[in-house]
Amino acid sequence: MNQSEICPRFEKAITILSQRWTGLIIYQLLSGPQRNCTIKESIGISGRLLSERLKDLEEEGIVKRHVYPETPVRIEYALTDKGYALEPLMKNIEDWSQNWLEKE
Amino acid sequence: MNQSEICPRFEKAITILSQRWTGLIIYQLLSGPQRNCTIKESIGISGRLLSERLKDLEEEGIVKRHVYPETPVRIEYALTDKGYALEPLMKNIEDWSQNWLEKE
DNA sequence: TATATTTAGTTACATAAAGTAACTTAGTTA
DNA sequence: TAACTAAGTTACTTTATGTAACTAAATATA
Repeated sequence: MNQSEICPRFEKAITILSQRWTGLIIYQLLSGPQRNCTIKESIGISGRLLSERLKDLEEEGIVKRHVYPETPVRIEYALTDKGYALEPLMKNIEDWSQNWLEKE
Repeated sequence: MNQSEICPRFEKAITILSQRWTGLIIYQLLSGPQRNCTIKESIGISGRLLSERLKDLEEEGIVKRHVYPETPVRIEYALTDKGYALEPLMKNIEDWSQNWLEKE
């Protein structure tokens, strides 16, 4: 086990991004702040995992949780600057998929 | 379950790329064709999963397996054009990680 | 000839992560 | 009071990953 010459920051980025659902959650939030239930419906993730991922992403500083004490209370998740900085990356994946993946 | 308005090609790309290890394997192969054992040592993946991932990536047309009938036989894995087309994305991840992740 | 080596890959089993569904909490409406 | 909704959590099943031992083929060594 020679163990990677690979840059630890790159490795960490890959670890975050290659966790199931995080990519889709971030992609979804690129279109603006959204509630738990909206994200859930749009990407088809379970409530359990969505809560887990949002908590992780919040800890990484990629997502921010906002509580609006209305009635009923509204909780929204939004990308931070760090999160929005992933937009070009998402655009890249989009482009690659258009160019190299089959229509169906 | 409203189930995604998300483009199926984008979703497929995310599925491929967010599988554990695939990002690191592709990144590693960007520096040129490599043997199974080289990849294994450089990213610290187990033999079982590396074989599985390389087989999947070959099926996706991202990686090509080359057998050189020397003595002993040499087997190398290389990115296809489709695979090399992921280079900008990897560069993007690298940039993001440099800009937004802590040094340690 | 028998033994050990190397590389690629597989098999078998233990552990960790993800999927599913029911439940809790808090506040709202019928 | 009863039913509803949104955000989370808990308990349990299924799938993916990690680990280590094993096979196969060809080579080198004793």
